[in-house]
Amino acid sequence: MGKTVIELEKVAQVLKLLGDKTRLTIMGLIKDGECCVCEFVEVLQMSQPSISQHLRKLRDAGLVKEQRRGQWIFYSVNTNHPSYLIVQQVLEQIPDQKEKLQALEEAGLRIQCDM
Amino acid sequence: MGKTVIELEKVAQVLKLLGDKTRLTIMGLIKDGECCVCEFVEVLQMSQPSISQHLRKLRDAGLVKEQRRGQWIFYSVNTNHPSYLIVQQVLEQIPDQKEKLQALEEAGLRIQCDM
DNA sequence: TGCAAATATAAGCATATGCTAATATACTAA
DNA sequence: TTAGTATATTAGCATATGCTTATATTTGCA
Repeated sequence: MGKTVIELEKVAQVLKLLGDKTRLTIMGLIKDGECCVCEFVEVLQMSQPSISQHLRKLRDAGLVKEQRRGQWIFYSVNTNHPSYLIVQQVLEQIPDQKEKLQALEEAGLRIQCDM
Repeated sequence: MGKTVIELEKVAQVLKLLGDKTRLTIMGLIKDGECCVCEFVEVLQMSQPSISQHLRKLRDAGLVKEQRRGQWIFYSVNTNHPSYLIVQQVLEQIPDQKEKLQALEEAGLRIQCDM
């Protein structure tokens, strides 16, 4: 697969979105999995509307996908995004967020949905 | 060389700085070289104070180095920055800015300083 | 049907950001 | 020393951003 150069302006837009502690953590949490909104709220200890607004920005830019399953909406990284390579490289550089999800699981707060 | 994981907050700060069209272009222009302020002004077609303010942010964060030579101050990428790897990977993904500098050179506007 | 849980949206507000205009500083050369 | 060039800094202003509070929407379940 050849290297694709992406318009500078598009890259700047993606970096701007990732350049926020909350959104970068969200992306780290779903680096290789998915989470629903209430899990983000629990892990990040932020209000639900605030999380929803960050998710909307990420979704509007196409960086994440959403999928409703029952009463929950699960978010995951959109690996088809033109700038996914950059996203991936960035997420390689930040501390692993898995332990935060494990803590959730141990507290019995991880959402399991089999629908 | 082992992989170093950098604090998420620090990474977010760097991405925020790169998440601006002007600053990203500046970084692209000095990806493998150096430029002085008047060259940025010419290439980006922006006011000198505006460029200076962007350069200050990049310098305050340690992403660029400055070196005075005569009446000019030359800026270059600080390859020793903790997040330099990320910076480098990002700059790989944007269109090459060299041609803009070549155009400057052909117009006789490139600064040559032998001090 | 009716209520509770999960999520989204909108309005309002405080702070951050990026630009311009004006001015200050540093260096060069006559 | 004086003028000119390059750069930095400051103040002011308009817009963008992120949060809170309040409310709407969707789904599950009794």
